[in-house]
Amino acid sequence: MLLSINENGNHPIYLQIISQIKEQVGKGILQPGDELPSVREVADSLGINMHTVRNAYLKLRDQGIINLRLGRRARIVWRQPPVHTTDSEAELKVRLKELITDAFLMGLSLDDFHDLVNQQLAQLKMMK
Amino acid sequence: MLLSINENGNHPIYLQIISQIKEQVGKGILQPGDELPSVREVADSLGINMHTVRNAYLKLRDQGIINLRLGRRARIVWRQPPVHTTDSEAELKVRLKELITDAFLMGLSLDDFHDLVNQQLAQLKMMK
Amino acid sequence: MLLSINENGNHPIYLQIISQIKEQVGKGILQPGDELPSVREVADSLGINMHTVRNAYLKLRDQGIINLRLGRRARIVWRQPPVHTTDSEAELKVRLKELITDAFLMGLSLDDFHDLVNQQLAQLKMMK
Amino acid sequence: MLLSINENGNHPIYLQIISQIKEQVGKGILQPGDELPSVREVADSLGINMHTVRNAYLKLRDQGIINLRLGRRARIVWRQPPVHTTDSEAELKVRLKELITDAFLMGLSLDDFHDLVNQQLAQLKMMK
DNA sequence: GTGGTCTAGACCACG
DNA sequence: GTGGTCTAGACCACT
Repeated sequence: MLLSINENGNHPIYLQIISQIKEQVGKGILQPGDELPSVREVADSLGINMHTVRNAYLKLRDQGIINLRLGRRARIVWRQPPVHTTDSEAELKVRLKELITDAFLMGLSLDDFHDLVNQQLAQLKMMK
Repeated sequence: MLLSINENGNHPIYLQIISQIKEQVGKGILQPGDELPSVREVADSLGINMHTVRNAYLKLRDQGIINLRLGRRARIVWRQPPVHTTDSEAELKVRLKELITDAFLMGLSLDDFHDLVNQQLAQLKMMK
Repeated sequence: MLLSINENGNHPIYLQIISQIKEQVGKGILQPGDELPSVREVADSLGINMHTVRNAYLKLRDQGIINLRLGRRARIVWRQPPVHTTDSEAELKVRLKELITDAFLMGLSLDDFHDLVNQQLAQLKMMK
Repeated sequence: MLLSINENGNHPIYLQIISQIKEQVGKGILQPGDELPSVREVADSLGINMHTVRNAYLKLRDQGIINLRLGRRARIVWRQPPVHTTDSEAELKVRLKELITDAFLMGLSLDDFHDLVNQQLAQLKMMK
């Protein structure tokens, strides 16, 4: 279980933890049933506050990624529920639209952006 | 110049204004040199505070999208492809990676995601 | 008499006019007794407001650079009064200190800065 | 951490804070990683408004000098020589040219100006 | 009438 | 307790 936080940049720490764990689940590095390190362990190893880690774990539970039980370590849930509500899909579209807009305003061409997408997709496929 | 705000969402108002203006610039609805409505006008028409609008305008200026001059209205800047630093490209990649991960965890397949991208790209091309 | 304004950037227009005229006086392009174009002419040629030009001329008069008489064109004063008050020298030092600090924070070395200074000084000497 | 504001001058308070912090970073009094006092602390100690201090901190963040994170104190960024864009160098040259012109119009000679520069440079070198 | 600065006070998100 | 967002109202500098 490898986690790191970027001191520079504006992303809140708890969001960085969330996206890293989600990424590892997406890539298959973390499999259903796998144990996550304890809140305290993560906090110590990253030199951050325990509340911050706990917050991240709570959010992951709310998103149906992990399972939290009192006194036991967090575990990746067995059945990844394909939530896929119309709400979450709409939000995804908004984020994608903003991403594309920003890419264009940065001077990237359509092809540049497509390349970027394929590059990231390839990276994920390889891991699987 | 059309702007709207979504009271329910969690997105701060100033971010909504920013992405809407950026989207219109990206689509070519707003052209270089075009005047934006004054902060007071936007504030009145949306029923929000002047400073909230000003905050959005300030961020747009810092991102090199618009030009703010004391006593004049805000204008879309002339030189379009400005920045494209390695920093901003790295940030773009991170956002894209998170987006793809979230899409997968929602149950979308590779093809589903590709479709979504093409759909959004097509929408932008049509406007141009 | 050549003037131009930089639409991008944050410097107020009247300050741009002031510094350009002062620069031309400093370089000797504008000599004592020389006529300046009328407020209206400058405003028309630059596509800006008359008040803006008038404001610049007033400030130049207050700094003892030009001479304003009702119904007559502005003229460069004959005797450049070497004001050189302790106040203005203190302000100069502050501006210089800030300039050097900014240069350092941008990554320029001591030598880089010295080069920059010599470069600008040489440019002024040549004109004389 | 020592800050002071000059009520009489025309410089906005937030600009005074900015240049003082930048100066201390330049001199090495503030080192990368160092914590800055919270906006509330600075505001209280200077008898000014929180938002004024915040404004200064925001500008410093945008200039890549400090790091702002929700819930944490501001810190001096680690990577020091960051930007140095052609834009910012051009702006530096303009400011230097104006400074030199003003010095000449005040009656300072070339040597006087050179002395002034060396004097300021020496002051900075000594601190390092 | 425009944006720029400052004050003031509130509530929220993060650590 | 920290920074982030929003509201509100005032005065100033610039066009």
